[in-house]
Amino acid sequence: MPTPPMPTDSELGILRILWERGPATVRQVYESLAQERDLGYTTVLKTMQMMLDKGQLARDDSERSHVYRAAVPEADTKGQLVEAFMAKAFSGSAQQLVLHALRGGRSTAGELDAIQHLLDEARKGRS
Amino acid sequence: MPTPPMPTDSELGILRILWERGPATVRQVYESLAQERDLGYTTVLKTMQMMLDKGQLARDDSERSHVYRAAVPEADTKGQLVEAFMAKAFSGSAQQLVLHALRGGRSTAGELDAIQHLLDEARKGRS
DNA sequence: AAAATCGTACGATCTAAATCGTAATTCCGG
DNA sequence: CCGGAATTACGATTTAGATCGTACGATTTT
Repeated sequence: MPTPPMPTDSELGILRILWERGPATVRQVYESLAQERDLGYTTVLKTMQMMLDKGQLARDDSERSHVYRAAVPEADTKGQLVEAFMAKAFSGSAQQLVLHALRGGRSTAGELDAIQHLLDEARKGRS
Repeated sequence: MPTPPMPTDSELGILRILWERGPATVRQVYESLAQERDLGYTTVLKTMQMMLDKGQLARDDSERSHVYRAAVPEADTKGQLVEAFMAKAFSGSAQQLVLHALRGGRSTAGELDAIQHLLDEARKGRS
């Protein structure tokens, strides 16, 4: 199977749930999503089935309620997403992206420290 | 006029050009975009006209070739875009976003320094 | 065992986005 | 001044994404 396509927005909503809580049934994903926005059970089911076809999800159907999980490593997908978004909105500049991410001002002190750590790591990686 | 809607992907392509080179005619935008991907002149024209209607662009039509510019401050739009993307893909975590932006490994040393500076600024802003 | 519930499968529809074709208009070179 | 080139305006089409309804089998409940 070749690399699955980039997730669309509603596919991303499903992946986000699966990333957060690990493998889950359609109903579990549905109940998480339904708290955020208004949508039907079969909508989620159908979307997850399509994602299975496309190779974005894998599932265990040994039980009656099939259990789905992301078929691609979370970091890979997130990396691809950032890459594409950075290109689209910031002409590919990581610096610009970070600038506007921090400008939001919603970061806590702890989060800033964590980012500092990431930055140090990135520096090490380069030298 | 209320706040214009978030730009779609192809609208964003047009904004990116206008952000980079300032106010421009349809032809100028078209020629920039056509280098990246294959699309028709009237496609760009139509899109820019719709963006005008929506209040995303403004134009000077005192000359025959109308000159368009972004009607919303670049930083505002970029901030909104990051906010939305961060929510969609990273459950709103700036830290996660930066993590994956740096993981790409395409950042130069100078860029990392610039990001360091941004981080210092963000710290100041908080204290 | 009948009824109600739960799950999957899948076709159908609705909408927004993206794209282009054509007509009408204006400008310019010869 | 006339014919071609450039530009705007706008309707129409195509496609992808998102959503739901219905059918139907499996399981559970009473």
